[in-house]
Amino acid sequence: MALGKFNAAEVEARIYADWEAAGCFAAGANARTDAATYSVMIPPPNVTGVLHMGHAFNNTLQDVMVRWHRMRGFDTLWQPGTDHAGIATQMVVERRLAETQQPSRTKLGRDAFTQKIWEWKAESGGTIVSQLKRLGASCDWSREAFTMSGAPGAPQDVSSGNFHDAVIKVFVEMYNKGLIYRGKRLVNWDPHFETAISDLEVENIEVAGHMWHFKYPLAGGATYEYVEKDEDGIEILRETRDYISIATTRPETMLGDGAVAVHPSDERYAPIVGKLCEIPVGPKEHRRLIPIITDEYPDKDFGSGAVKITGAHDFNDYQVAKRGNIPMYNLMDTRADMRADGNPYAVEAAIAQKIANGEQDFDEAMIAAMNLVPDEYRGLDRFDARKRVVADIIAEGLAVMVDNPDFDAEAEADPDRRVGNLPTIPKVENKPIMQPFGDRSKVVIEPLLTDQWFVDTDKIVGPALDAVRNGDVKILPESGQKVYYHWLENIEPWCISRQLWWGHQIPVWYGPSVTHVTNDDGTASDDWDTQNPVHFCGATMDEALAQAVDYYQPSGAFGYLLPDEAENAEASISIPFDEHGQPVRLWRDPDVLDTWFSSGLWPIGTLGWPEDTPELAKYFPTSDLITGQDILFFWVARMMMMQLAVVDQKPFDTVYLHGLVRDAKGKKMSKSTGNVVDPLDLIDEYGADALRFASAAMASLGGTLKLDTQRIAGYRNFGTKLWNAASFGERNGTFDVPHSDAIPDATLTPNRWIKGEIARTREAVDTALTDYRFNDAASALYGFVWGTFCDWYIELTKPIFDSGSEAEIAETKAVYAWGLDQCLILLHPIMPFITEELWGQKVRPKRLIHADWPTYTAADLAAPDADSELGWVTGAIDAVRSARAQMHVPAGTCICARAERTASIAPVTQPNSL
RNA sequence: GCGGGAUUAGCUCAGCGGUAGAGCACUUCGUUGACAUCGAAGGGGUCACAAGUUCGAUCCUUGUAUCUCGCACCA
Repeated sequence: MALGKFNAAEVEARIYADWEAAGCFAAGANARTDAATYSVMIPPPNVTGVLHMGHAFNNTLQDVMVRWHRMRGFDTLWQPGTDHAGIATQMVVERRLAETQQPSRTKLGRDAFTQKIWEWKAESGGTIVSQLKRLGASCDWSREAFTMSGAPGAPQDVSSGNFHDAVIKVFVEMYNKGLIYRGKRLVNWDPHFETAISDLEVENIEVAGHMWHFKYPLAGGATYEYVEKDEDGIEILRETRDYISIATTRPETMLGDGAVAVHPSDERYAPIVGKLCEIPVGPKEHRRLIPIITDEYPDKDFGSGAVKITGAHDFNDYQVAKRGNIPMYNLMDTRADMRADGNPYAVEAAIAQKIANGEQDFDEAMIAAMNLVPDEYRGLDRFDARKRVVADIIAEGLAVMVDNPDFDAEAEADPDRRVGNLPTIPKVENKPIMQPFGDRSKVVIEPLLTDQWFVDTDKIVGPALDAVRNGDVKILPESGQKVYYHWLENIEPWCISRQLWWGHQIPVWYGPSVTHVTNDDGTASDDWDTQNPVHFCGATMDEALAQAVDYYQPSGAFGYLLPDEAENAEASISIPFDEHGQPVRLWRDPDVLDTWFSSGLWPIGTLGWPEDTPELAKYFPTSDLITGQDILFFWVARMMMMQLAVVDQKPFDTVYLHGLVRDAKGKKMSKSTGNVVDPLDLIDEYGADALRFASAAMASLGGTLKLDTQRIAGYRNFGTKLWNAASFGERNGTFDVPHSDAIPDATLTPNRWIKGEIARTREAVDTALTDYRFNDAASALYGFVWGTFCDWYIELTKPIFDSGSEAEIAETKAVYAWGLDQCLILLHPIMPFITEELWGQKVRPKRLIHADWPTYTAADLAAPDADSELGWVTGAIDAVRSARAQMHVPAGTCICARAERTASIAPVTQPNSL
């Protein structure tokens, strides 16, 4: 059968199915005996995901490396799988419930909702996997993993493995080692998803904002001399004030102020430090007085130099408040609306005032329960509350006033021109401010004081830094190392608890704490406290129960356990009796773990840890990690920390980081800009090989990735060129002889020359891929196949096929067939489909995966009498000339114009004629 | 503010201590012989700027400018 046109769509589907059916991608396929191992972990795409250009690029690079190693006989594993992606997936499924008029998440309840997610996953969770297959990804799909496999409620057949147990085991181990703790901290709170998120999930974006200047009146109408001096110490302003001026961008948080802070060296406010001032919001009769304190934090030169301290709603203030033991009043609920719970404002304010006066002790729990939002603001959206507060303060005349630049006294005096301007207006500065947004929800993040679980990153960061510093783990390009160091050296505790339902539920059960107290009369009793519960952390309910028994037994006459008759028997335990003679009830932490906590265990988790599996022994630590630099902190650094903390081994040898794929002009692809390129469209139009070749060609170390479809079209053409080269060979009968792996002998100069060129190309490709220089490999191949093999060698063989001797033709056929075969082998990692197709159609009767990567060198193949490329080229031209002589072609005619020009033999008089 | 990166042909980008490279675009010519998704020929660059190191700098050093990306951030 003659070669027809190359139909990418048809070929790709057929060949991929053949590969899978033949088990070409299974771990260890094509491995030599005693082969070294090569393993790669796919960066698990979100199970909700669809393939975008970043995936296409990233997975192409992985596939190139994996195929290259597999062909070289390595025992190769490319481990695929998907990530459960807590927030993203919960968001998608919630949206879908709404679209299909199904009950909402909250109506369904936790169990039913997670069941919906499992159903959704079974239905459409495989989308991205099938898309990766279209790209040609040679993952071992039989090992496909999922970061929620094995979780309660998971269908048995969903995915192989039990990732859940691994995640839970790690949590328990880290908890037991003191690497994980729970605490009340100010965290980034996403009011849309109503969950805490980590620092990394917050995007700070500059938006237009305002800074309002308000007066906090001094208590009891006290006054002081306010003196402003310039740089030279010369007095520029002196006035008697009965207030302190405060600037804020967030007036709604004034309600939770605990103090006003000034810098200790700020002379302007020295007279009033230690005095009280009044928060100018809320009902007059219950306005709170707060102290004026000193702290290093305020900047004398910014604003008025005085800062209101709202510990529960600002990260800087939080630190000040902790230093100064200032109470932190939480003003908002989980949706960032002004709180509507608790006692009426009058009651709460009175208590707060006692605290401010030092007349009442306070603790965190008590403060957290207090609601200091005035009644009329309760339940308001935070931004509505801001408007109300501002309006109320201004109406009361407690805003700082400044000259109105628009005020025109004459005009105001003239009844016809009067516009009602006032000579002074409230001081409001328009000012760009950095505002935190949730990376998924896109709503403004609120610092919120809540109880959360944290990884004590300080304790596990050391080995992760050392491994890179001492070269155990290499990060490419090198600039990635510096970024890695910079982040890890300044690492903050990692908040890992999420108030979501889709995820690994934290394996901690709480129970009331019990303390023995000796009463005044000498009797002993137990003090039960559910506000400050004890933790029982265990991989299973039974483990937690055992701990609970140990804890509670010594504290009383608790001899045995009783099964709880409550509905939720799983999460409760009965121990007779507490102080009221009631069973002791445990309750499980409802929160789940940050998705990145589980994906941080991807390397060991997918290989079967904590079981001591053969795969773990063989493929871990993995070889290369190829991923986007945007998840260096999210994922790479955390894998480093966690693998080292859990199994005391590095997760991989080398990290290859690449940038974001941008459009042809270098702009970020985004839906709103409308410049998103769908890789599947590109595959449809140009074929997967063209997209892959373009990806490889773009992938210079540290280079920018601008995707130009013109370029992809060019590589599609390259495929056509290759196809036509095969077609030329076919027409000349080069594939008539059964395929042989043996390197054919050559006596004719062009044949001897091309063998050397092929060997040089093989060396170039190997060198390039060894150094992760995909673009070098691509350009070496492009240049060789098009510029050398097609432009020169084919031209050189024409006269031989036309008029050479039988022996010459036979030799040339053999060399040509072998040469094309070598082209296909070298191209295969980048262009697997077209090479495989040519292989199956004509060149060699086996799956290419069984074609071993060549190891010859130029020295092996180049003839001993020609040690330089120029020598070979010159010889080749001689061959052309002698062939021409045999054909009696008139002098001056050119068969290979370029060859003649290079050797400066003769001017081209009739280009391309024969 | 801290930290990366960039600046080379019209465009997009490689590269390198010793004659400046590719693709695309452009110009001219060429289609019955693998290929028009093609072939042949060709034009086009003070390698951002300045100083330094060197026999020699686009490359190394320092500085400047412009651009860009992370991280943080002043109420």
